[in-house]
Amino acid sequence: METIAIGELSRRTRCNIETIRYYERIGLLPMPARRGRYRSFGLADVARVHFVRRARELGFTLDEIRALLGIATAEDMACGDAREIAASHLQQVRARITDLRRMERVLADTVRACDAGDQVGCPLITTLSATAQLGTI
Amino acid sequence: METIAIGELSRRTRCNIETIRYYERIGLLPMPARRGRYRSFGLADVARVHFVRRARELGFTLDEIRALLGIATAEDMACGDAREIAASHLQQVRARITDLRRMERVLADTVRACDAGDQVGCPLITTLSATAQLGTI
DNA sequence: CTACCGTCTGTAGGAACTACAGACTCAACC
DNA sequence: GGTTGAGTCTGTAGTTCCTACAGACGGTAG
Repeated sequence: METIAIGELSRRTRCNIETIRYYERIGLLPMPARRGRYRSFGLADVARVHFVRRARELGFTLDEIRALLGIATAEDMACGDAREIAASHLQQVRARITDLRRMERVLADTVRACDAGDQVGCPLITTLSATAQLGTI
Repeated sequence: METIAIGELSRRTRCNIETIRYYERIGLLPMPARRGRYRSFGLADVARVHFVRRARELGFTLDEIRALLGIATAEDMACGDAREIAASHLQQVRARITDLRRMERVLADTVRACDAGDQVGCPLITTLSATAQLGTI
């Protein structure tokens, strides 16, 4: 079977070499075989790194990914558990979007005020100096 | 004029004591006067910490806030510069929202597939194992 | 006098990488 | 055979924005 070096794994997965070694260090990837001093990877490693990177793109934390990997490779794949992780993560993503939309509104209003230029003083500085808490806006 | 201790400053600004000291350490807050060994703050410090916290709530980085503080306290307040910082930050916020919405869509679809339960295997694991990059979805 | 709270300094940790330094290995080329 | 160059190795330190101690000191109330 084909074995590849870390550089090739990095190229195929678009994952930084240092990041791959980091994933190994924290136990997300199994310790690979060695050819001499060099790490020697197989196709399963390519798939696993792809999996991790895709999950990261979806914003899963490394701890969540660790759990997902456990589920993915378990004999009796606990799909319900995976659903739970995804659903809880989805909630967090939605909360974050709500946050960011609030920020966006305030920022956009402020920049608009800047462009209108009919205020005394700088609208942004005024916003940041205002007594009102953002939470109450 | 009134002077307050760090605990009172923390209470008034809802900013952690340790965080206040941290802001001082990195130069976001001026080194305060001391009464004996204890820091002694004035109303300007209250306003400044409020400013920083509000800017953080809007997602500005501490470096951006440093610049904004410079502008806010300059003689000839460079409002245009502040507008630039805000506009550029607004762009980043919007980009982040776009990212998160993509994540949300994939996650929501996957959880829905889980609930439908008409797939072979776990939809989440399948999604993460798929060859397609998220960027291409 | 002794509790007790507040404050002090300095350092370490967390998340998820990234970026070196300095040493080694391996294949190719002359 | 020598040497270049690319790849890899380990180990450590930096990034951002805090947060959490440990261990010592200050000021006040009972």
